[in-house]
Amino acid sequence: MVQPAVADQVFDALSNSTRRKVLEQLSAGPATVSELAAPFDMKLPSFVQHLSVLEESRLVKSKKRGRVRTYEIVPERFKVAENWLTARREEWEARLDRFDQYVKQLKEKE
Amino acid sequence: MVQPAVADQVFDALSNSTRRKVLEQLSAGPATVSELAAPFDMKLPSFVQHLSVLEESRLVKSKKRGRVRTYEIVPERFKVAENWLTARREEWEARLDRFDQYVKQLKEKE
DNA sequence: ATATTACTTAGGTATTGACCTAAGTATCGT
DNA sequence: ACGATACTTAGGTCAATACCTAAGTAATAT
Repeated sequence: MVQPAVADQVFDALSNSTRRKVLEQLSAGPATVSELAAPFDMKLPSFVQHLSVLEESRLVKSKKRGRVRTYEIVPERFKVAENWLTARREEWEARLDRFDQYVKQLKEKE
Repeated sequence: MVQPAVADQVFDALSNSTRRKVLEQLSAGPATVSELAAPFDMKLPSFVQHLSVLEESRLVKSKKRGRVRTYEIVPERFKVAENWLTARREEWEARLDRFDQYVKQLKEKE
């Protein structure tokens, strides 16, 4: 079971397209704030807010060395979202299977 | 490839915990507005807004018969989120594999 | 025919989210 | 030492979100 607060944070972080693009970049490997910000037409302080949201959700983590902050993906955290989606799929698939069984039985009775 | 606008809608719909709970209910089978609203301490017009967001994202669809509107899950739409997450996982796993190979090679050179 | 049910519509408020500018700090290169 | 770099902090605006109340419509039950 997923604690609700955690799923809230994770799905909230994923709900913004800028943040998802950052996660796409980071999936290719660690990167600094400037590197991550470069593709976006956005002022740095605005962009950095998105990085904060991502870090608070723990989908990413960062470390500062000198004046450079480097971000990287935290793979485990993605499971919160993956697990939630998988659980839903399993529920409705089980239900649809039961429905198929039911229809099959009806046909056999004819 | 996922069209960005679609992923925006889907992840946005998923970012709210009330809406995720509705999707959990609907995974167990179709339900009416009143049935879906019952567990929530929220006035109906507020709740119905969440249903609209879900329907606009096409994670669910609804049909009105008489005065009763019934909602159900649309399984395909969930793939937008699932695919996005899977794509990320594949990227970073490929990267980590390459890294493992690299480390292995280094050791062999000794 | 009328009351009840099951939403729906039309507003209004308060908080949050996503952006901005301006100015600050701490490191690094020369 | 000192300018450039790489963020960071401290504000401020505007639109969107998440809720609300009050009143409306249309279908069903009595």
